[in-house]
Amino acid sequence: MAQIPNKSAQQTAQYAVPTSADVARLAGVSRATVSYVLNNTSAVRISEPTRRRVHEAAKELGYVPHAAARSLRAGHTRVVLMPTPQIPAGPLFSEFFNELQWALSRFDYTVVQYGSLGLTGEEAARAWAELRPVAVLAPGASGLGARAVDVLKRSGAKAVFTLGPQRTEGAHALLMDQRRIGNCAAAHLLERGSRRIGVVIPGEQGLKPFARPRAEGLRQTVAGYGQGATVTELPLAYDEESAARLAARWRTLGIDGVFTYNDEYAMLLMRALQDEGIAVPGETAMIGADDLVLGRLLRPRLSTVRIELPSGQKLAELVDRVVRDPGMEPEVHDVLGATAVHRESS
Amino acid sequence: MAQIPNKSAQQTAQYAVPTSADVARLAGVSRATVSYVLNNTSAVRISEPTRRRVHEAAKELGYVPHAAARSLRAGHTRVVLMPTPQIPAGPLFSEFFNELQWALSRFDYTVVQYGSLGLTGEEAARAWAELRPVAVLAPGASGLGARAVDVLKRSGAKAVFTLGPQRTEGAHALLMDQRRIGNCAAAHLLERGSRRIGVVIPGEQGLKPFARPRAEGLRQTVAGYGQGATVTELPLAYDEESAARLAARWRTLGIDGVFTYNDEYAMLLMRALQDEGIAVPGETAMIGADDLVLGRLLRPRLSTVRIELPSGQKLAELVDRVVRDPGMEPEVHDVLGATAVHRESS
DNA sequence: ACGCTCGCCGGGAGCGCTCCCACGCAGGTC
DNA sequence: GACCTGCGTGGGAGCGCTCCCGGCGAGCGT
Repeated sequence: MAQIPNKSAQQTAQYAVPTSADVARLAGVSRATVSYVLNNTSAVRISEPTRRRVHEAAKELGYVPHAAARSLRAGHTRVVLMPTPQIPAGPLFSEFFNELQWALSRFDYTVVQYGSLGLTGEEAARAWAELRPVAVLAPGASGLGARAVDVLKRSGAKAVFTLGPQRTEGAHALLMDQRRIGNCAAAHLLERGSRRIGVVIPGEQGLKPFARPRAEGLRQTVAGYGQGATVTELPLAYDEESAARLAARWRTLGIDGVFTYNDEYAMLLMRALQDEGIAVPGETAMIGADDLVLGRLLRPRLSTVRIELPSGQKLAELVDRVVRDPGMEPEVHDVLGATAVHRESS
Repeated sequence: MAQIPNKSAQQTAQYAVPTSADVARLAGVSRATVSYVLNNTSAVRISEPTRRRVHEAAKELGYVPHAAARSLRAGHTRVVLMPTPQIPAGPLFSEFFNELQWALSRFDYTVVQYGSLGLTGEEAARAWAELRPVAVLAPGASGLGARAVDVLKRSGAKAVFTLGPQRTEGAHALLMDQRRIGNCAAAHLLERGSRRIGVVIPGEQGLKPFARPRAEGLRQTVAGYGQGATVTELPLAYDEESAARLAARWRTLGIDGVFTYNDEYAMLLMRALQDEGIAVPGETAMIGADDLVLGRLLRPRLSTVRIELPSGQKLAELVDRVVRDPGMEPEVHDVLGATAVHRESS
């Protein structure tokens, strides 16, 4: 009697991953029938007993379809690729991202995050393209270039989006115009009487793509105001020593209002100023951004710019629309809302 | 003359993704040769002129290999799958994760993050298994069960790791025993004279898998100490009202030392206590965890438990070893280090 | 000069899956 | 009884890739 090796042998099952052919054999039907049953193909009607046999066989073998084979055959995938941003995401972006992921999964997309690991734009794009994603949502700070977009499109990506401070040619943009935040902070400070306005520029290199436009927006608004209002840039690393050094020369700067990039830098600077005996908001008004809980715990309570990101649902719909109609001209959607929240520090 | 449609037509290239056969045609060689050249196959020697022609053809067409086809043929992938934890990761974990990702990529693995989106353990595992990952690193809070591990192994995963507070049968564990943190905090508070010790239990449901063992560890150490030391659990939501309510009844609790789960909750509670006029550390000593920058900005400066995660390099080596030798008995590695950092709040 | 070796390249099969098409067998009509 | 309709099922091809194997031409020893 011929030896039939390692089929349905529980112990060695890990070495023989079951395929649809195995399921078919066990159920006594053809591979085609297995496919019809497991995919609930409506065009082909399969009798109820057969369905049950197939399902039971699949369960017994622990059959899981092979995504690669399926998408190879189909000629396309339902993968939406999101390169992981290299800056650790704050709670705001995390929540936005989770919502988006959930919404996309409602449209039957599979969201996959994938690190770029310091590759340059085009190399990273090539690595991403190997997965043949149907859509790519690239956080904009990753500096996706027009060439990279082209690589992705030629690999079959139907929709390429950037989400971040700047747009890229050929790609749709969910523009998060960080200048808005600077505008908003400046307007708030000016309105409350500041004229010599400081703006913190974080030392962390990864924050530059956000920090620069926030500062630029602040400049715009201050320049538009006229009446001798000025802007001073204040480089500041995220540590106590750097903050102490800045605070020590604070009075020489003559700054009466400061926008601190975000709430965390605000906390850092506020502590340093207070340690130096500088009154907030008495001598210097202060406003942060992101509306973190910690801002409300400071004394004085921190004024902040609240940032509103769009709903994941709306974005998922947009992505789906572009995937269905890839010929669309790239659109720019301005999705970042900013409102000043006045508390006590300004 | 026969019409040759859309080959090398730049405008329509997005509708005809180039394959290795296209490259071969353009370079005037066979598909096999293209494969040898692009993969630098050492067994087969290809002449330099041929190599150049192939590379040029690939570049001109914008050829990117099809990962699915490749892994289908190979029978395995180099994908390491990491389900995304549902709790937003702090800077500590973010950095650890980036390091791990980088280290794995040095071993030629591709790290992919993939959301489970609220599927139960076994359903999620089935979804993950479709990708045929060679290894899975599951953050432990996701409650991966033994069944789920089995599904993954039967789909060909050579290595399944949990990383988190508890282990799972059949899977290797990078045990991050959160009780250590509680042990450490308790020892610190006891040593500095606290006897009636409070432990904050965060209200956020997602934090439970971390909060419970931290509290339990604290209990252990306090119980071991004897001499009438007691533990009181203090439920606290991450908002000001909740903290104010707790602070209002603080003196009735008679607590002289508190472990706040982490630095953020510490900041929340410290503010509420100070607003209530309760002296820290005079009436109540306080210690947080995670050693965030913000702790150093509080007054008094916050004592904290510094958490040390293992180096990504070591873990990548471990993962690689298990992949190479899948027959290994599941190992449990205790990878979480905790040391108390004394500042001013205790 | 003949045969043998060796370097370089092409043919072809098959990974797991889906879907077009063909086939067989009921039950009904002429 | 021959034919048709239609439902349920199986055969088979091919998605893009890699790698075994076989072939061909050039160089060299005898």
